[in-house]
Amino acid sequence: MLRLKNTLTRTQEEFKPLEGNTVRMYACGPTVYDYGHIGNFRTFVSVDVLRRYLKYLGYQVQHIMNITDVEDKIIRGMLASGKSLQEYTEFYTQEFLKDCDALNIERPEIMPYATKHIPQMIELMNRLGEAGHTYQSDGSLYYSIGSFPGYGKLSGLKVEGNISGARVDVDEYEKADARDFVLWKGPKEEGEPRWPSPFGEGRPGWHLECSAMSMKYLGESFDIHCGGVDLIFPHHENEIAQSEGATGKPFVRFWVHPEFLLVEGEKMAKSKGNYFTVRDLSSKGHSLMAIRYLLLSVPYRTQLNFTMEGLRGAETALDGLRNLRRRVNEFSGDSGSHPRVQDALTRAREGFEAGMNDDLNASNALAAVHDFRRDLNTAMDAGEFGADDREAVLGLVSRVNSVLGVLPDREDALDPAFVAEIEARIEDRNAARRNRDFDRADQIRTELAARGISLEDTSQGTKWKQK
RNA sequence: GGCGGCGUAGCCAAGUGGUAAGGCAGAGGUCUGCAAAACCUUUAUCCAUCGGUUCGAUUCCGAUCGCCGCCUCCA
Repeated sequence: MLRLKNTLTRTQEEFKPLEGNTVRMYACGPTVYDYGHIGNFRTFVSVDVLRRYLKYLGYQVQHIMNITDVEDKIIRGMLASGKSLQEYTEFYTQEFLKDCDALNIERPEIMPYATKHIPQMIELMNRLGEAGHTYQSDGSLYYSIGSFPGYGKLSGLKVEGNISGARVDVDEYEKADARDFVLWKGPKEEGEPRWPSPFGEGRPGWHLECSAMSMKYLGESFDIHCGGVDLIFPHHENEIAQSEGATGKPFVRFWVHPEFLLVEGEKMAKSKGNYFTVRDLSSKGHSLMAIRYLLLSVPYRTQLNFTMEGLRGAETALDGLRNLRRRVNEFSGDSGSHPRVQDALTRAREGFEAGMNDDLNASNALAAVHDFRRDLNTAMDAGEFGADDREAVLGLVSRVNSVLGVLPDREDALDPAFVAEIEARIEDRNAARRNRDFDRADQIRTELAARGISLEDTSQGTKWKQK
């Protein structure tokens, strides 16, 4: 039974879809003006683990993630680059998707673009207007938060009281109340993208797209809405005001907010030089799967302190899991199963699920996985392992990996000529070993290591793998 | 000024009112020609500090110090 913490109620609640067996979830996607950094991807990996675990539990998942392709920073970048809006945003969208693929993040069912949903946004603004939530001023349309009594319920911010000391941005727009937010921005400069609307030419405010697109694809009430903690206020608060203000119905059942990633104990920032992208780390030789492992290894609602030592640790831990799967996969003994293995399987499955069911506590789920690794290696060392165990273990590993996504679906297929060459070298080395010419043997091993091939001499002969 | 979160071994961290998961690193060992892989043993008398509640607190309450976040675009 999955229990999820809900930002709205501040408690952990049992999760069940509102309707049938399908989970309808929306996640705030990227604003495509630059490459994403690993902090961004911690959130996307967390959401990915959630969607994968929902599928593990047998739910159908309808997962929508928007692409914000019009926004102030985008416009600035676009104007500076001399490219069209479409050209500029499509580039970063594709780069974002490459990083997602690199981190084994599954594609959501639908990834709608903001600029393709202007009609839905206009319709939503019309509904909000009819309900008395909007006003026009200086060519823009605003939402009057005073008209929505529930404003502040998600963030817990009291609208009164916290304004005095805060740096309230009066903005370049004319608002009746400093806390009101813009739905539709009238153009300010030449060259800005703009669309016609009943409120004049302009472009959508950031909050509007998520309400319009989530309701288009998921309906007026749906199950889960995800996004980084920094989106709670004002973005998600405003989405609630927009959606519930228009429909009068509860917008979202569960609000799920992954916490920030810190780098060496500090917030990641370009100015501090502690700003990593997926491609930076990958080009320095770090394993992509280890990055994913590290990002998901800590419960999503606690801050994760990213360190290079931690990343190296993730690489080693993951190697151990991968070695186990290889070892089990290569097992070719007699049929049969052993109680020790069956016990380990049960404990592993129960431990993994207990961890995940507890608000996706990946630390505890992974602890069960590592216990399993040790139990299995021990059983195999003791020869208490049969072909039936092999099937059962590979089945569980595959199930668990369908959630974690940290092991490649299968080891990369290598060029047969390359394989033949490696095997010839290994035969040379073994000939040298038989002659007790260990200098020669070690020389070949070193040479292969330099080519990324590591060797293991086992009772069944020499095994090799590519790092 | 208003909110909220966190502070557990060298590092990443889980956790509970009854005495500290897991991973990485370190040390010793088994195995090996040597390695590798794997396994075994070991590594926090103690969970920021100081008080309080309690038979008993790392876990509850209060204070202090430190860190992070939101209140403004932001994963």
